[in-house]
Amino acid sequence: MAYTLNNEQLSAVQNTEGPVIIIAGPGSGKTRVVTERIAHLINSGTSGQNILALTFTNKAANEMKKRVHSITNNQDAFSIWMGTFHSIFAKILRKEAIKIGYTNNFTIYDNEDSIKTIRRIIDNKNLDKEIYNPKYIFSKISFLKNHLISDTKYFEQIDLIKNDKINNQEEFKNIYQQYVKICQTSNAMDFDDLLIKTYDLFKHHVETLKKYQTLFQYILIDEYQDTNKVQDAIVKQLSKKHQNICIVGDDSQSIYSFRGANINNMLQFKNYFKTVKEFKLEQNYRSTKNIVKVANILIEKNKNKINKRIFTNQEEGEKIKLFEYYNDREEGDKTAEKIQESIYKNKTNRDEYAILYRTNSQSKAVEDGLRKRGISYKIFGGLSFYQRKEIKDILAYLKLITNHHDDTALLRIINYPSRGIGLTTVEKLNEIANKEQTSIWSILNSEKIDQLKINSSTKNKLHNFKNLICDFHTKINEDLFTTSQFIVKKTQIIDKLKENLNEENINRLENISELFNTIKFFSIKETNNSITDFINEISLDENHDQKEINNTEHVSLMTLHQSKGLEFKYVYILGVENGLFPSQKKTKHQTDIEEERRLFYVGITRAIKNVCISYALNRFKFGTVINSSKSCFIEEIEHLLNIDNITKYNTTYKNQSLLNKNKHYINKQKNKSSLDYNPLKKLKKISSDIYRDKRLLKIGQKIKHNIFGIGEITNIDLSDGNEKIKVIFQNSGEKILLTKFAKFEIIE
DNA sequence: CGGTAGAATATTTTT
DNA sequence: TATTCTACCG
Repeated sequence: MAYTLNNEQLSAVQNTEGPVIIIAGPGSGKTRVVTERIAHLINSGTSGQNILALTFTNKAANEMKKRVHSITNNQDAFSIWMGTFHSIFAKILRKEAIKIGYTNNFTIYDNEDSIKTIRRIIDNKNLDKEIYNPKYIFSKISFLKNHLISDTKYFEQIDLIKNDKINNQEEFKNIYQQYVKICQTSNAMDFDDLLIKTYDLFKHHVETLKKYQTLFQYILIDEYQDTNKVQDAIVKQLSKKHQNICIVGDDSQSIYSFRGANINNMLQFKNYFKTVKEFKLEQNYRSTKNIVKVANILIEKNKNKINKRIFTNQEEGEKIKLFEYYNDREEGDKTAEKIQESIYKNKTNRDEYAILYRTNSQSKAVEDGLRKRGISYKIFGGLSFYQRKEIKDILAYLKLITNHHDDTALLRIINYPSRGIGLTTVEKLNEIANKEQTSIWSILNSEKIDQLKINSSTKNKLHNFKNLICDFHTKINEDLFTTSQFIVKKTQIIDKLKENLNEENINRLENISELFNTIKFFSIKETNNSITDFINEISLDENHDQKEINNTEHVSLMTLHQSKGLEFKYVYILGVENGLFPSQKKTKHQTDIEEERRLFYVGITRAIKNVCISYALNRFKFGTVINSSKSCFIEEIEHLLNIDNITKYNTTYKNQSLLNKNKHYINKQKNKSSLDYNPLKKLKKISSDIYRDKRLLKIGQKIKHNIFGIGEITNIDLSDGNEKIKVIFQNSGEKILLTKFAKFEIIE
């Protein structure tokens, strides 16, 4: 990226006043333009706190802050309001919570929390879960919220209600209303609430809106093609005063309509603001001519788009390759083999390879192949660290002591670890809280509890639970690490897991250790390290694993969605089959097909040097094999691809097909008997600190940490009772680790 | 109330 | 196949 800015890029950087739209094709140096633009503002004397920059991930925001800082050499870069819509608005909402009937320690519900809440409502109403599928109800509510149709508004939508009647879902409106109410009494917001509550706040509190309108002199929003209606509305609220608003995006890369994203926000920007300056970044600095050609031909099939033509001055490069495989296993295996060969032949690093797929579940087959060959890899996404059961359990304690009314947290732990409060009791509590329209905690604290038909021993247990939480609450202002340790000790969560050291529990214990490590880091690193701050950060921090690992060399595995904004030298796109990609559910409507095509476009344009596309003729789904065929998208570009391998492969495959079936079976048996490696447990198995003898540590000792790699101990600190070691890692620099929790092994 | 075994169900994509 | 739910027994 050592090129200087081209004219169009330069104009995009320097035109800071008034509404600006930057249409930035893939690889067009967009990130650089955005960064330079912000740096330019800072250099021209704008104070960081007067700039609002909304990005698509928090990771991108942090990197950008650092870059702006290094360009400007101005500490002000760190005071820019930069982050995702959700995290910035959460920050604002915590400040202004009182105005909208919340307190500033409100809880943020993730999707699992929301669905659990909805399931509870459906249970309470004794509705048929076949008709009222909690997941479906949740996505419907989410859709409505993102389109600014509140529960009260919904009651006025005659056609929607009529529709529910036809579908035998008359109760939906009441579920929606109840869900909103429970979130309120629980002092909790789901992801969508973070947006709509902000919108409502600004709508109903003019003085607050004015405050932020004045504060944000310059507003910049990246990936505007993936904003939804609420986000668009808030942006319009905020930019009204100064109108220094710059939106950046590429309509051809809009891939999030399932969560309400609407390309039209971008397409209609020019109609809303009258004097919009438009810049088109059409030169691609990333990919070869061959890649750009295929991408262009593909996206041309889409009707709804802004006209532009991406071009590149990079080398011609190789043709994109197409492979056909017998089944998904073979696809995974051969892909791993190809990567191994390529690493050897081209002398490249593993981190220059990415394997992309449509659904998370597809990672398994490739993982097997990579593992077999000892190629280290890293799966992005999937089940995030903070979504694991054992982690959520502990976090639920932290949530509950800061916000007693968080019913979801309470229900999660009222009987975990089991303390004799069973389902029947919980149901009774739930029922009365529901009837009184209040939180369960309020019930526990009122005389209502005496009216319940619960025997005295259970009542006593409830009483003890209440006291336990109150006891924890008194520690709320102490150090976060101390508090959480106290909780774990008092509840005996760890002790109980240790009683039965099976593989699963060992894994849980390791994850809990990892959590404590994070907590310790957090309380050392952050100045305001209250429980609320911690919860806030992790609730919106999508991927814990992904940040820490960036120094180890590994092949990246991720969904096509997650690959947005990234680039790799070599990209492998797997499972390009009808029914999978485009997804079965997206083949009906033209707009859906177009979005899937954009997703393919995103995948292809991640590559710098080459892309390999593959599909399999048979694929495992729900444990059974189903036939599949190559995607209709391939047909659109097939004349540009290198298909040499297809015909060659087909002749051998027929003879092998029977053999493969047997092989598959044998492999399966083998895997079962040998120490089974569960991909979900990933890298966590490298060492088990529960058994490690820590007395052997001394300065100069070499250790191997499962995240930071190999390093040498340079200091040992016993001052506060917890042994801390300072380690200089070869690749990750200096780290302070708590021996009690860090996962590493002693080497040599 | 707690634990477990066998049955049912799920695969789009994510802040 | 892998995870979650349900029914039943102690």
